[in-house]
Amino acid sequence: MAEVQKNGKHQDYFTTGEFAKLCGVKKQTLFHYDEIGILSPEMTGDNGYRYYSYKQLEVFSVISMLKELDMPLKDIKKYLDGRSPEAFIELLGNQSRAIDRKIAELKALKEYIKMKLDVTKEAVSAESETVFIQEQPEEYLIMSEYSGSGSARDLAAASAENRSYYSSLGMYSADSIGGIIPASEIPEGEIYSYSHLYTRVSGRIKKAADIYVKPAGKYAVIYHRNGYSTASESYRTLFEFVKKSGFVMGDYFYEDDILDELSMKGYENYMIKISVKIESPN
Amino acid sequence: MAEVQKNGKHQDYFTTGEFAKLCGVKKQTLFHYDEIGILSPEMTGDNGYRYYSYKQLEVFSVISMLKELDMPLKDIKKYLDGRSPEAFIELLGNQSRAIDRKIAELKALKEYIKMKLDVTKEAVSAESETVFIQEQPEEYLIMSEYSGSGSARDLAAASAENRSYYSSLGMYSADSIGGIIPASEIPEGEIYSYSHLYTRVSGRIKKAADIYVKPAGKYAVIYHRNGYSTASESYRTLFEFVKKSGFVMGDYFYEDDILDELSMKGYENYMIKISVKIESPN
DNA sequence: TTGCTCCTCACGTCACGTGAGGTGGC
DNA sequence: TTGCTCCTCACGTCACGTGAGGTGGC
Repeated sequence: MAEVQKNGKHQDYFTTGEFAKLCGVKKQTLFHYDEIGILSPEMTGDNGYRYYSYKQLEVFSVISMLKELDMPLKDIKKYLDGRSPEAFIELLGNQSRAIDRKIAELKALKEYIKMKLDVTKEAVSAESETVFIQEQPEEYLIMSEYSGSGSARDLAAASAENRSYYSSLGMYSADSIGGIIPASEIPEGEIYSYSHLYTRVSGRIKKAADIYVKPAGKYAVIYHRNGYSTASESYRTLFEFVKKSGFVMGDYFYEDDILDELSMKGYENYMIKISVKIESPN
Repeated sequence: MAEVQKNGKHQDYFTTGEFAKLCGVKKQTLFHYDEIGILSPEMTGDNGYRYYSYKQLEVFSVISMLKELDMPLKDIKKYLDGRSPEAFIELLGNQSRAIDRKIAELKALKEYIKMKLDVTKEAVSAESETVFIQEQPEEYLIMSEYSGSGSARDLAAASAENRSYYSSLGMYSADSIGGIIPASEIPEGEIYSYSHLYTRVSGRIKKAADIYVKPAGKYAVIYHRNGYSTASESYRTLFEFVKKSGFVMGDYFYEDDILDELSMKGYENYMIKISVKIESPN
C-alpha cells in the first residue's frame, strides 16, 4: 500500500483533528502523545501540520488498550521503543492474564453490590420494632471473641488481614461487620455487651479455617431504628416473643447494621437487624 | 456498639497509618480524602491526630469501589453529602450495570488480544516466500471499493464509524485492515492495485449489513517479507503455484499485514500474508 | 474575505506522591 | 533518651484539558 500513500500526497493522511475524531479523543491527547514520543504523526508538513496515516489507528488502539489495563504511558513507550514480535507476544500474554484478573475482580465487586443492594432494599421496606419470622440462608462468619475495649479494632484488623489473604479468591473489601449477644444475657441488664464480633464473608471462601457457619433456617427477626442506645428494648421484645411462641430459642442473638454509614449519617440513624434462630419443639 | 467506643477511648480507633494499612493505601490518600471532605476521621485529638473507626472501613471500601468504576471523587462526595437509602439503591443499580459493561468490554478486548496473538505467533514461526496450503475459518470483512488515492482514508473513516456504531456490541477498536487484488491482474503488470480494502471484524456482528463473508476452506498462502515494494514477486509465485497445482483458483487475492507497526518499525519490516482460495476441480 | 482548523505556549486540574522540617507518644 | 509515628506545608507528577493568541488553507 506504499504507493497509495505516495500518490495521494495528503489525501491519504488525517489531520490532528480528523485523527482525534477517529480515535475518539481530543486533539490535545495526540499533542501529548507526540510530545512524549509515544505516537508521532507519520508525516509533518512544512507549516508544522501533523499528518497521521490510517496504519497509526492500530497503534493508537493498542496504546489505549494498554492504558485501559492501567499501564503508564512511560511503560507503553518503553515497549514501543524496543518492540519486536517476541516482545509483542509476551506483552499480549501478560495483558490477557491481567484482563482475567480484572474480570474476576469485577465479578466479586458485583456480588458485593448485590449483597448491599439486597440488604438496603430489605431495610427500606422494613417495618421496625415488629417481630416476624424469616427464612435465612447459610452464612459464613469470621469470628473474634469480644473481650472489652479494643476488640472492634482487632476484628477490623483481623478481617482486613483475612481479606488481603483471600483477595486473590475474589473477596471484595470490607464485608459487613456484626455482633453476637448470648440469649442468656437478655432477660436481665439494661446494656448488653457482645460475646463475639464477626465479619460476614461470601460463600466462596467457606473452606477457610476459623470460619463459623451460621446455619440456614427459620429466624425470629426484629428491625430496630434510632441506633444502638435504645436497642435493648428491641432485644427484649424479640426475646419475649420467642418465649411466648413456643419455639425453641437459639443460644445467640445476631446483630447486623442494615442501614449504616453508607446510606445514613450518624449512628443514631442506623437501622439494625436482630435475629435469633428458632426451631419447632421436639 | 456505641459503648465500645466510649469505653475504649483511643483503643478502638485507628491512627492514619494503621487505617491506611487496613485500606491498602498510603497515608497521603487519607489526608487527601480528609482535605476534600470525602472521608474525614470520626475523631480528632487535641494534638491534631486523626482517629478512624472500623465502621469507616466500609465507607472507604465503597469509595474505592466507585473510584474503580471511574467515578470522580467530586461525584462520590456529592453522593455522600446527600446520601439516603434510596440514593444508595440507585447508585448501586447504576454501578452494577456499569460493571456489566466493563466486563463486556474486557471480554471483547481479550478476543482482540487473542486474534493479535494468534496472528503474531503465526508470523514468528512463518517461513516466508514459500507457498503452502492452509485451512482458514470463515471471516467477516467490512468492504470498501478502492478508487485510487484517498480510499485508505475513507476505509479508515468508515470502519471507525462502524466501530463506534457497533462498539456497544463488544467490538474493540481498530481491527486489522487488508486489501484485495483480483486474480486477473496478477499475470501482467508490475504494480498491482487493490480493487477493495477491508476491515476484518469479529464474528459477533456478522448480522450487520455490508459485511462480506469470506468463506472457510482451503487457501493457498505465501508470507512475504521486506514490505510492499517487492510484494509483486510473491503474488506471482503464489499465482504460478496454484496454476500448476491443478486446483481451481479463487477470484481474489487477500493481503493482510501480519507483522505491522505494533511489533515492527517501518513498512519495510512488515510481513504480509497473501491468500487465495483454492478448490479441487470437478 | 469569511470561517474553520491548525499551531504553540502557558497555565489549570485531578488524585495523589514525595520529601522537608518539626512535634509527640511508648 | 531513642525510635517510630504523627502533623503540616510545599512542591512534584501523570495524563491530559483549557483557553489565549496567532497563522494557514478551501
